[in-house]
Amino acid sequence: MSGARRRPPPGQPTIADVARHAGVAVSTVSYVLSGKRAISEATRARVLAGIRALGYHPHAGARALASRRANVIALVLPLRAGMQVPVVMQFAMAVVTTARRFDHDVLLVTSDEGPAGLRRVAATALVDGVLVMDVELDDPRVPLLRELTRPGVLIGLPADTTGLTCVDLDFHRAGWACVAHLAGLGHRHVALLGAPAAVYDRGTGFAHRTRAGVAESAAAHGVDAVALPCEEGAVAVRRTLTDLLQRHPEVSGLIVQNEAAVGPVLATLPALGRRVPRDVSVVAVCPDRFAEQASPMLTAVPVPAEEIGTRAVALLMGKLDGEAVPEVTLLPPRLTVRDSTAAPAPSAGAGR
Amino acid sequence: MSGARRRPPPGQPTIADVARHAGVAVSTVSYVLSGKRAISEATRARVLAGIRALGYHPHAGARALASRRANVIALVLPLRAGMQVPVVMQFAMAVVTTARRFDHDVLLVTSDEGPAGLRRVAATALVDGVLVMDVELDDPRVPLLRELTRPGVLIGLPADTTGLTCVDLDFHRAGWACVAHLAGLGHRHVALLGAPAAVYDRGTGFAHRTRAGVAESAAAHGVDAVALPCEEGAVAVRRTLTDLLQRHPEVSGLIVQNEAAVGPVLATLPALGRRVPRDVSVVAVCPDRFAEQASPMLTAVPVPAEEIGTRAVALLMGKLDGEAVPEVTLLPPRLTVRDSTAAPAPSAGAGR
DNA sequence: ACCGTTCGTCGAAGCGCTTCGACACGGTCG
DNA sequence: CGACCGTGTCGAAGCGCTTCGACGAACGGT
Repeated sequence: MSGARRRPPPGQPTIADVARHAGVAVSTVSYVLSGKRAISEATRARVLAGIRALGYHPHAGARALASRRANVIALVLPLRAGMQVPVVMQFAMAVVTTARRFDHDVLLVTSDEGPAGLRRVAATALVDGVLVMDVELDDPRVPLLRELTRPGVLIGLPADTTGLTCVDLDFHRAGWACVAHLAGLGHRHVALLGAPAAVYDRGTGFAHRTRAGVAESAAAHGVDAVALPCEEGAVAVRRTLTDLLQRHPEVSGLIVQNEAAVGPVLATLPALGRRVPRDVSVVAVCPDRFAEQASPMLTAVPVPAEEIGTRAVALLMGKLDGEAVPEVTLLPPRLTVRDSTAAPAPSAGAGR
Repeated sequence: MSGARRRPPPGQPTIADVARHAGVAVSTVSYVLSGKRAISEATRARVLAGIRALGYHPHAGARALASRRANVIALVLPLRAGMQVPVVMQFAMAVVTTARRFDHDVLLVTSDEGPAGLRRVAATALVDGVLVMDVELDDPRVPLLRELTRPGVLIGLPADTTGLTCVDLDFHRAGWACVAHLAGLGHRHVALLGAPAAVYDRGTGFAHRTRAGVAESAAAHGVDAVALPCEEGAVAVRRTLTDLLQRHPEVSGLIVQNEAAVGPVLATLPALGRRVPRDVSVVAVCPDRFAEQASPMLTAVPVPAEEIGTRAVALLMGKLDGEAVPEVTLLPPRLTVRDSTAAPAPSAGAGR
């Protein structure tokens, strides 16, 4: 009876099919694919021909099992209130693109599951390494990351970075640079319009670092600085701004670190009788695209989302290859002057 | 000499470790985990205890290899110019969350690689199924999807849907509803401010369907309608809008289908001497969040990104389980009236 | 003419899991 | 009281790939 065991209808061709087609051993095909051993040009050609003829693609699961490498990395992003969605998206895209260049794919993990999701993908060997975004100063994922056996890279800076690998824009210096620029133009009273309060409250690093940079720079430059959070939405921005200018009419320089607020701020200022940059100078910390699309075009410190994403992946790949990588990589900010900043009008309330 | 073969330091515990710890066969552990065969309560308890004690997590690759199921789906998003980033993000998040509920993970695939990326992840069995976003009327990924052996679901509608599974908001009826609402208020001249020209040019379904719905509804309601694309950025919006109102000063109803333009439109109209909703009524097609944050709050047909994402995943899971699913699922639009629409001022140039 | 290399290839042993068939138990039923 | 059945468990055969050790052939040095 059943001479042949259940012989499944030939689905995808396997490496064995390729080997047969080329008249070589399975291992030879494998070596052609991986290049880990020398193979004669003739054989290689025959194997490659077979691969093409059969439309062969190695089975990812089998490969992962045998090689103990999934060639997949996890991108963990929390998606919390007040996040700057377009920036995050830019990160994500840069990460995927770069990962592909290293022949890796990207698994998207959110933190609904909390840190558990991170643990799961790492423990099941679904991924080889982990990229964590939107890191808070005291992030619950950080200790977990330390105990994991798989390498990880953070985009953002937690309070304690020992034993970790982090990449980010140097927001401290970014804040500093904004104030320095305004101070250089002659402004003596500036304000930082930051992220929504929730972002500060949960201790998100970049917000705090920028604020600190602004404060220190202001002190160093002999400038008055006030900082206040700013919620999303046209209404909220108008309220915040109105309040600010009422309480501090002398403010002539505004630093905006909140993508969602940039547009409304520029729309609201004229309505409040302040022209940009004539009465109020505005400098933003946001992706370049935003700064260029605004009207007037904004003097800004761009957030190089793309470069940060690329660097993060490169660092992770380094760690996967067992290289030693620096604990903290801080990209230097570079301020681009556009049309939204100028010397304060002498008549303005700023005069000493 | 080498009595024991290279015995690797016990990394992650395997199913064999669990079996040993519980004093049962490997297969028994497997059945406890999958529930595919009856296991006595006593044995199940011992196995689960072992799993917990050892901190066991099944190896994803091994599982995928043996079961021919990766428990991963691909989310393919092109990330093209003019895309509405926040909506896309909402989709993505809904997809990930829902997929997790079905015990699946999500692989993020962009289309830098073109359709090739799709083919790769499907052919390598990295994923069991595919979710394709931002579908164009004549999308190169569609034929590929048809020939793939793995099931797929489209978010959006191509020109020919035979043999596919698609989910989307019924943009045709959405456009219709916007005009109907404005017509009902008494407006006789409306304009559709749409997506950037690039979006129409590449034949993105939702843009065309909305435009068609607007046109047909206008005809049916005896209303004049003009439609024009709108680029991103405050400057572009102002230019487009100024042009429009100059050429068609009688327009008293505006339909905006462009997230990026909503803010600038509301900011620009007053500057052009048109108050909302007094002189011009505005109805948007955008996520609810946007409509609510605007000032005034916008009458809008929300894009139910979350529900579409959820539905898409559910459909895909159905297909994976071999169920028959409908070819096209079109969610009915529901227009929410807020503060941006009103009857046209009798004095306005709208008079018949 | 012989030995040591290097090169190219092969066979086989896993990687950790699922699943199929087999089988040892008590019951049930005729 | 034996044939029969359902329940719970086990062993073994893969799933498709990587990698290690072995080995024949070709080659150079002496």
